[in-house]
Amino acid sequence: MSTGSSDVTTPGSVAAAVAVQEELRPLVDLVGPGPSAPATVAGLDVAYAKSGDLLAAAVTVLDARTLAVVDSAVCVGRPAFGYVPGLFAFRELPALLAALDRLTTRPALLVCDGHGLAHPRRFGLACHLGVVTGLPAIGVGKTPLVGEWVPPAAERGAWSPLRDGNDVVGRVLRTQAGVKPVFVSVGHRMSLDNATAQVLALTPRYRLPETTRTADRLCRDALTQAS
DNA sequence: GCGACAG
DNA sequence: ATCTTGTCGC
Repeated sequence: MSTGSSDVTTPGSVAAAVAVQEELRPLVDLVGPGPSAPATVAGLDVAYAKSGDLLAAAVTVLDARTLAVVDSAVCVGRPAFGYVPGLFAFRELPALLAALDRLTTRPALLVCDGHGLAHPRRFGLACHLGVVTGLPAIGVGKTPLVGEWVPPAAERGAWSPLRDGNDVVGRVLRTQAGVKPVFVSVGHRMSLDNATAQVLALTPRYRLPETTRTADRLCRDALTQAS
C-alpha cells in the first residue's frame, strides 16, 4: 500500500518532510497549560559518531522533585534524514521514538533538545514529539533557529521574548547568572509560562536542564559501546 | 545574489 | 552534531 505520505516520521524527500510538518502543525495543542507539578520529566538527546552514519538516542526519566534518574532507554541506529535546518526532527525522530517505547514508565513531560514553536513553520522537534506521543512537550535549544531577541538581564530567571514576525515563539531564558541563555519554546500541551517554570526547576545548578544532561551522557556512552 | 541556518 | 589545545577557576 502507500508508503510515503502516511508516515509522519520518515518522509522520503524534503518536500514530503515539509508537507508532514504542515499536516501535523494544526494538531499542536497551544493551550496547555500542562502539569504544574509533573511527577516525572523526561530528557531526550542524540549523539552522533564522527563518521556521521551512526547515532544513539537516549531518554532519561527523572523524578521531578529529586531530579534522580528513575528510568532510561537508548536506541542505536542511523540518521533517518539528512541534516536540513528546519527538518532536523526527521533525523532523530525514529530513534527517539524507539527509545521512548522502551521505557517502563510514562513521563509526564518531555524536554527536548531543540526547538518547538520557535521554528520557521512553528513545528520543531518538540512539537513533533509531542503530537506523535500525545505527551506534553517543550523545547530547550542552545542556539536560536528563528526570531529576534535581546539578551535578558544577567540574573537567573530573567528572560526576554523570542519574536518571529508578529509571533512570540519562545523565550530567551537565563538559567544561571551571567551564563549564556537558553531558548525555550512550547512543544505541545504546555503554556510558555509553564515551560519556563519547568526549565528553571530543572536547572538548579547548570545552564542546561538536568534532563538534557543525563540524556546526553547516556547517549554518548551508548555510542561509545556501539562503536 | 548573499548570508543564516535547532542538532 | 563532531573535530580539537590550552586556559581559567573552583
